[in-house]
Amino acid sequence: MEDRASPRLLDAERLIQARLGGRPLDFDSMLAVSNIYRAATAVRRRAERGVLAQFGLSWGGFTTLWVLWVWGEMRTADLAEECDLSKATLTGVVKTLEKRGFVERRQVESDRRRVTVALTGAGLDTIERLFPRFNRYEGEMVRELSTDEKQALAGLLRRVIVAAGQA
Amino acid sequence: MEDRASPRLLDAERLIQARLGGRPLDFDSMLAVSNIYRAATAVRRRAERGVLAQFGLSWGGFTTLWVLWVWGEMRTADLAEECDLSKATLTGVVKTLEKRGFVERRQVESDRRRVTVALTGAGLDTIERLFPRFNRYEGEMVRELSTDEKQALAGLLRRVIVAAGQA
DNA sequence: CCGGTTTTGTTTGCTACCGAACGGAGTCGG
DNA sequence: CCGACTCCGTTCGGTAGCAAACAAAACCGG
Repeated sequence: MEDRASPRLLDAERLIQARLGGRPLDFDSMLAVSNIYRAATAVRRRAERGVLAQFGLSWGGFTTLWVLWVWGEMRTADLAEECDLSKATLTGVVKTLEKRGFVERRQVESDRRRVTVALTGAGLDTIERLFPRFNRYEGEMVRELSTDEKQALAGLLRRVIVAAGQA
Repeated sequence: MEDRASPRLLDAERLIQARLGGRPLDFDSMLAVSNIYRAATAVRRRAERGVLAQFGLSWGGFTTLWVLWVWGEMRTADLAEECDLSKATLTGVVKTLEKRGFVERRQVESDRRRVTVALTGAGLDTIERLFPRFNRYEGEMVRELSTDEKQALAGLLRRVIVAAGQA
């Protein structure tokens, strides 16, 4: 609505149409997808600059800490899945978190291929102090939306996640 | 709605509440924000694997090419702004695009600090062939949503972008 | 047992991304 | 003019992120 009213975007739409030379353009889908990406970037940057940086954490590092806090000690593969990261990336994130003293690796006795990751005391302390502040930030970032709108947004996004996930 | 019905998430909510020991939790905001991030990741991965990889482009590289296509030759700073990237990042992206032969840098005569970036013939050819396919992918990723829902989603996200942007 | 297969996490090689620091180029007051 | 300041893009140092290749461990059929 508001987007369509913006002269800037109408300009863009007309320009793109011109470039496409009459071929069809799904503008609504384009706008939805690009706003998803922009919003994620904005939200991530805001959180990293506003809260996470003070604790020496990236978004991925925070997510990992949070998952371990909620679910407890986990195997690497499950942790990667839950954090929505490849296992290769998770290896790196855990390495950084280890360096900072927030988590520790533990070799599994019964199956020596496996490794679990768990919060250290410092990690637990950090996430307990950090999460309430992070959650307040989340609230601020969606402060313009009513409760219903937040839930509607989450629901719409959930359907996109499912659709896009079926690659 | 649907999210709240999921036993997994209710579990998580209860667990978090327990960890918080009675301190308040803004669950709706949390869910909205985390779904924004998850959706963006899903959408980006799908596009990179499904279309962009074949052209040797990342999401950022594609965005840059697209902006140059729509708006034409641009100064580095404006391009970074339009692509929603730091100027440091843009330098790297442009370097990669140059290596692939998609864009070229041009020194500005009137102010020798400045540099503009423009599509090459190969870059133009690539984006013209690529964009329609990318746009079809965008459509697929939001295929579960009606036109109204896509516009509603874009509008809700726009308000989040604005709110989160005011750091 | 044993050889092939599968599972698991790490390593490798690459790109992306950021903030901060930098150095060359313009600008402006005096 | 010229020194101080500002502006512009790059560089530097770091983390994040992926796919593919890998090594070690477990498993399994014979």
